[in-house]
Amino acid sequence: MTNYEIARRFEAIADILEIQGENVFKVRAYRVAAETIDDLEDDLATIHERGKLRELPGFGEAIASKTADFLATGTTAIWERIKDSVPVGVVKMASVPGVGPRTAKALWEALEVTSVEALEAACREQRVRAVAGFGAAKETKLLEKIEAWKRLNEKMPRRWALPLAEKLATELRKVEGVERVEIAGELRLGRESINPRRNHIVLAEASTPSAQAAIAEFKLKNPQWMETEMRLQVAEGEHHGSNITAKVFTLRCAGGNELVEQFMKELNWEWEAVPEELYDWPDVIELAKAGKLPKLITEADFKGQLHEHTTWSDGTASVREMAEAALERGYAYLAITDHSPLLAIANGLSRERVLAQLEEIESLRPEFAARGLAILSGLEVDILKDGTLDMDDEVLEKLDIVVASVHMRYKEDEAAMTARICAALASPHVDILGHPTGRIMGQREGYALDIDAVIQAAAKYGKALEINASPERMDLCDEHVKKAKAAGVKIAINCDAHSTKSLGNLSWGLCIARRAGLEASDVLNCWDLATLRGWLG
DNA sequence: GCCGTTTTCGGCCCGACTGTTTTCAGTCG
Repeated sequence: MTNYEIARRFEAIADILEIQGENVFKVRAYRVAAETIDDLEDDLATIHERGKLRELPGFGEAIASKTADFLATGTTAIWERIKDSVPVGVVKMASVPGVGPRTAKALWEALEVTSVEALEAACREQRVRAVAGFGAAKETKLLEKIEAWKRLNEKMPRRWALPLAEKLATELRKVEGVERVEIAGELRLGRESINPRRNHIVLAEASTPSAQAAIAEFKLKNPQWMETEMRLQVAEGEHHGSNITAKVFTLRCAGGNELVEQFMKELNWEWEAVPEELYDWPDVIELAKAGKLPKLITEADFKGQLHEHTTWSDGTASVREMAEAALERGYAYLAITDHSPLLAIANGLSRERVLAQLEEIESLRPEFAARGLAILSGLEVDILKDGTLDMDDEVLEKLDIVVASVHMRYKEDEAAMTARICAALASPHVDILGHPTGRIMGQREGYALDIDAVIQAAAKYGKALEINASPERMDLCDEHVKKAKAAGVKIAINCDAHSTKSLGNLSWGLCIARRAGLEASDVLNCWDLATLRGWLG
């Protein structure tokens, strides 16, 4: 089993134990193990061979032994024992934000509902309010939560779809004689979420008849890919030694044959020069003909990252470890922006701890400067209910960079939330608005917000908006970024890394930036250090 | 189930909100 699969399996164990009412700390232990695995740079198999499983954070005797079982046999005793004890649909019910394990278990037992759909029907038929501990108000709320969840899951978030397609691609690459495998369709266009009912093609290319036969056999032997959580299909490409075939498939899948024909007719073969992320632009053909396509930003343009956490708050790596990781990635600068005090659950920094961290950063600076990395001091400061900041001006004044974000009280109405965020942007200390809409892909809609007003405020005060590149956020979306660019607002693309590994999550933000037509000059962290410092003031 | 010990048990990031069981459990960030 892969790291990803084992992590998901530990999460599944946690989900089931939680519904069974198992000790919350035991449940957390499994979740911590899954998080640790997700943060690993190395394969668990390799770590196991070196006998180092026990050294991983959150890996005790039991978790290490279960991990070894998964690696050796693909399963372990506890999984075999509990996997069928709670219906998959009940686990799904518990995962709907606002439902939770207790509610799911209670309603499963009282009403025998075993799917989100059945729960929804029970709410509509007013059967939930009759259950002990529930009432009419709770039933109405529950229905609202389910409806929100359904809206969020009409499309499958990229963060879930891409790993599935990549897994299929990995398996295809192992097929004898296959020369090239490409992920096509909506994923290839960089869309933040995809229609799971549409066919998502993974293209496998092979020139020899025997290899083509092997691909056909793979398809026959692996029907599970074709109709699981999303429809993945394998298409055999003709072998032309170019990427034309892959692009045609990309278009066919996401844009339909009409778009292919239009591209071919209007742009002849020059349409190869059109970046795939721009295929969804209605005026892409006109722009291409006029030679006015943007020179899209690439990963190579990045010179640093500006929103990172460490063990000072809720990160898993120290300032030094994060700086080392940034150097390895070839960055020229890295900003350390831990949480502010009000975010207690994330171990937010009091003013004294901010100053203490600043001392640590200053002590590390000479060594890293000599090696080519500037460490910027900063803070991800919470925007309070009234738009003021969760740290006093005297401290903020000392920092190189301030990211301001909303983490709590996000259920305010649109006018209040817009005023709150615009007030924060007016603060002279704030440089970047972090994850501007607060959405979590597939789980939470963003706060009620007048994004145009926020963009105008950012333009007025000369502040940047963030594309938060963590896969679960992908916040802002491409349409909003396009509007921001049109208004002359600068963008920061930030990994919001809580570990050295998540410093490598840039691609999730990059596809948004490219779909929005951003060029390197639009993005703060593509500037050289001197230019950035000049802008930060 | 993990962890760190005053080394084998007792604590495990915590504060706010919500509905209702009206005194606290469930859920969230």
